[in-house]
Amino acid sequence: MSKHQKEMALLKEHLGKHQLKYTRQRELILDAFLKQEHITAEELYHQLSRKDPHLGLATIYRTLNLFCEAGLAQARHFGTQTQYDNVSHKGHHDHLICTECGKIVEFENCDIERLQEEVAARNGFIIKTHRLELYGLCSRCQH
Amino acid sequence: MSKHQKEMALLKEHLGKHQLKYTRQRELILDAFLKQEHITAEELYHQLSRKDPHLGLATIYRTLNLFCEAGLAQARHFGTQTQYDNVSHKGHHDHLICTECGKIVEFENCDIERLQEEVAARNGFIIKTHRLELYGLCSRCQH
DNA sequence: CATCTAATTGAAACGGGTTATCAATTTCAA
DNA sequence: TTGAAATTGATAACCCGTTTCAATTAGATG
Ligand SMILES: [Mn+2]
Ligand SMILES: [Mn+2]
Ligand SMILES: [Zn+2]
Ligand SMILES: [Zn+2]
Repeated sequence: MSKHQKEMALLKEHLGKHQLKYTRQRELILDAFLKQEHITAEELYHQLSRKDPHLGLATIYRTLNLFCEAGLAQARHFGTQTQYDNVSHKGHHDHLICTECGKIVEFENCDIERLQEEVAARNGFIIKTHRLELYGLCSRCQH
Repeated sequence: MSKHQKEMALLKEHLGKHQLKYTRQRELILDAFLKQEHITAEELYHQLSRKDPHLGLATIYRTLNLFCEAGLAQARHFGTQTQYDNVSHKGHHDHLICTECGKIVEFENCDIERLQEEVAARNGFIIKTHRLELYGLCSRCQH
């Protein structure tokens, strides 16, 4: 049995519901995507160019967007670059980002989430989504 | 005496330190910019096109960047658009944004800030900056 | 298995928002 | 007043994706 059994099932379910097809490229991109927690389209393109030199960058973007619609991925805009977050095995979380080495740490903090709701309520807002990103230096980059 | 006395002084101080010049365009853009809390480059361009039809969009962008360097403004990337925040009279704050009507509410919450520091410390990070944006519906847009 | 149609692909053109280039103009110190 | 350096507006270039389109492929059907 291959790894990524669950994710592949999720993807195929989405494909079935929308009359979409399971292609060689989508399989290739899914395998590579699931090997990491966060990756950019460019980086995935470079990784896959070795295995299939004819794969187009547009196909990477289209497929990552497909993964987002299927609930496998989420696009995260950190600083200037867009990272695709491999989310099928995670709940909601926010990020710590090292501006020196690019290290990304995920965290969940219910106290912060609760305070956000309080702030919103106090101002008459109903929150649909939020962004919380902490930028700084990881322990290795502080020296 | 004109309004914006303090901001003009701040700008002139920055100009002096960097061998930059006080031009008619910079005065015009400063006056318009200080009349609002948040504004996009495009909107400022439209507002000023009436007063001076020859003013170029590039000059707006250059001048807003100058204001950021002088500490008068801060670029904020909300959703897809960039708002320039008139910050000379404000301390640090985060934002609530209505995705329906574009309303922006500023807030400060020390409890959230403290929890952010705790999260960072627990992961060995030192925070340099952060982004916290709450997107949702304002009270008027909930119906 | 052969056929057929709709989905998919790769290459290249296009898009929005911002920055770089450059000749002409303006500021301001001497 | 003069002159060097900064600034301006018009326009091209840029970056990061998305769209277009003709050729290919998936996969349902007979
Ligand atoms: Mn993540
Ligand atoms: Mn603000
Ligand atoms: Zn680091
Ligand atoms: Zn609203």
